Amino acid sequence: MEINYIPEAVIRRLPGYYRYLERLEKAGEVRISSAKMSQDLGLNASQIRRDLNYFGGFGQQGYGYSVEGLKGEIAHILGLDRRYNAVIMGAGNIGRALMGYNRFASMGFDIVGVFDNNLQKIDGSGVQNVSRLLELAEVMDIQIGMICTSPCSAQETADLLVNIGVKGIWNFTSVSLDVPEDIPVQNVNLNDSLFELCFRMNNLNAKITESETI
Amino acid sequence: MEINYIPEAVIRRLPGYYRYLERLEKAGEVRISSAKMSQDLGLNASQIRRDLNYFGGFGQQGYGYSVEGLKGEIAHILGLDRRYNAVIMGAGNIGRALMGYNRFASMGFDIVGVFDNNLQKIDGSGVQNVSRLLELAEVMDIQIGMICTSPCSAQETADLLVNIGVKGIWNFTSVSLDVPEDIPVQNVNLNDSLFELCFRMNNLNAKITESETI
DNA sequence: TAGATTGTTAATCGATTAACAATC
DNA sequence: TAGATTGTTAATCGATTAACAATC
Repeated sequence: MEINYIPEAVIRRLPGYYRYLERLEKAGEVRISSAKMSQDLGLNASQIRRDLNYFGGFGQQGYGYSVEGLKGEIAHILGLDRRYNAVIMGAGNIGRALMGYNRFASMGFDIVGVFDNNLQKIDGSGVQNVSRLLELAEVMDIQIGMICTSPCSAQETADLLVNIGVKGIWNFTSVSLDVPEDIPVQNVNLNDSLFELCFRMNNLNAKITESETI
Repeated sequence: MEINYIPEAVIRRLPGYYRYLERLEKAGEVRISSAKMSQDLGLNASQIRRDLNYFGGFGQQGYGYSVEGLKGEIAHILGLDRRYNAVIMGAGNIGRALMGYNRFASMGFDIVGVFDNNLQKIDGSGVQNVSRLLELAEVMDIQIGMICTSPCSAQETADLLVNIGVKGIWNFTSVSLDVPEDIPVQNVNLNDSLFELCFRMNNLNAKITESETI
């Protein structure tokens, strides 16, 4: 028996590995070494091997990793070898962008409904009144809720999603949501991302500077 | 003289501090202690004080920090005390969502153009042909390029933005852009974010598990 | 002054990397 | 077998936290 904790830093790198392996597979590559991955991804080769070994020994000494095999393993680790039903909450700018994104289905995510509380947005485009979410939830298992509402509706929307039994929340508002701890919330904060860009634009020379020591 | 390197982890927390202080200020709070910030933000109080002290001694012993003063300092650190001209490249789902976001201006970002190479998207909505970017760049200093194109146009769009002299790139494609090292690229990878959510949905009990030691 | 809270040091914790034995 | 490359250990590096002297 040993402790099998996955470091946060490793979790954040997993999608990148997956994306890279998909690209290799499309390019027809059959095998890949940690040294080549290191070059292409800009990560240390030891780190890559160590990351993968948190989940299992997927490689073969003297050979490397099978592209197809490793991609499959990572898909399984991420849970991408199954399908998810998802609802989009809020049909504003972001909600409609997600609605229009036509690659969700091929990645395993079925958008089974888009809801808003603003009657003006409930036109012919398939957006429904939020009050109809309960009906849908009765006939369909909804695993993911994507929150794209205004900040002031974010928490009540999260509560509603928890009530209908979603297993995870993708949160595009900057509100820090209060949900049971067994329901992961993945935050996408575009403002924060833009601010971080600004910081880097303004502090290029600040990595090493002189400063007075009193 | 001392080395004044800002850790990546600190940089990532800065926008969160800023957002928090804005909220406090709106709520009419005048002073704030690291202990209260710790509670509200779920960060260690020592860490908060240490983070802020990379940039200066903004607090006062026995008192704490002035909400207005600290917010101003962080705004300055992030470069939010000035304005930026930005262009949106690509009028697909994400590009149009950014176009419709009406809070950029109040945060200091003026969207001075939206460009696409698909003539169908150049309708009455203000989207221009990408060939007209050069004209605009001649009469206007464009600091930020937001890339929302298809993956296959991402690198050439980045090259174009570098040519017209942008100082930073906000990249919504999953393409790893090759640009001069003095131009920061901030990546927003929504697929990666969704995959990370999936991982957490599927590995809630995996933090500590039994595993065979051979 | 007494109480409160910062700024900063030292200790701890976690993540990265180099090195190499294991092995395909 | 010889060469290549993994899996894993030990060393290093960086980030977090506890503790407390400084000081408002």
